[in-house]
Amino acid sequence: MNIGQLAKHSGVNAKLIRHYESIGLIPKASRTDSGYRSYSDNDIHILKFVRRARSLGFSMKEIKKLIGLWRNKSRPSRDVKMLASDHIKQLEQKIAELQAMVDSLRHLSKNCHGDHRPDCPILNKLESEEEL
Amino acid sequence: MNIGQLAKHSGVNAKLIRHYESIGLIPKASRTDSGYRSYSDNDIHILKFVRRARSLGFSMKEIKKLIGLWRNKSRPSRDVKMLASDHIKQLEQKIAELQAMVDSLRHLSKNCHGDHRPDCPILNKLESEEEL
DNA sequence: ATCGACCTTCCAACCGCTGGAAGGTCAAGA
DNA sequence: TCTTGACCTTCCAGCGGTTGGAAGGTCGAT
Repeated sequence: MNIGQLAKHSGVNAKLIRHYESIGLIPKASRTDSGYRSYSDNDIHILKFVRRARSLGFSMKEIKKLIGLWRNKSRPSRDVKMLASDHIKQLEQKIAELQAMVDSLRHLSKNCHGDHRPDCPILNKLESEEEL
Repeated sequence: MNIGQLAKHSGVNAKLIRHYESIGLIPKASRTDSGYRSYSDNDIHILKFVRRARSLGFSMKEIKKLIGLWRNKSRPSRDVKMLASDHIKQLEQKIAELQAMVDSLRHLSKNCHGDHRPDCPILNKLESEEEL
């Protein structure tokens, strides 16, 4: 299977597959005589795994670890669970930061008339000496 | 005032101030005979504005617009409010994405024993043919 | 004169892609 | 057989928003 076929079947862009190979996320593909990358059905499996892990927000570094755990059939499930719960913490941290921004902005926005008049508490606050 | 002083007073790194200048976010500083950048108190004001806007998650592009609105004393507050509410929408969109990841992961994690045994629903799910 | 703290520019890396350019390969149709 | 067009290859650059370092100039105090 060529890289285009793999892309279709895995749902991962051909360009991205090459990129994943270049950063060592997936093993180097074997080549045909003319230099084309050659893949098997198992590679579809691996790329789908990567795609799902990405869609859960795991970083490349974390996915490398996940693939390692996946390949090691005798890993303790504890290792996977800890990786996952670390990741959940990171996500929740990020959510909290974004939520704080939303809350501040909503507060500022609420008091802004939003009409033709120039007075605007949002800019006033950004301009003020107080911290947010 | 040199760039280091400005950095101290504004809370924005000297390196970052140069960067902001290079991308046109802030105006080019005047120079001393020896080529050092020279600033006034007003520049502290501008950089604090930028810092506060960044802390609310506005992008560089949005901040450029905000500075434009800020400088134009007769802008309608509507323009500012719309920029802010667009931004709030983007933030909430992002929060929803992250929250969906957390929810999925919590669900998977809940069923994972997290002990010495290798069986792990998290990896099973990433490996499976179903979508998340 | 020398030292250290400042300043300058330029170049590179982080992350996770995405795009383009320039060129080689392959299979199908005229 | 020749040409077309769809594929493949590598390399290089850019997005956003910093951060770091190297190599060199300048300033003020000792």
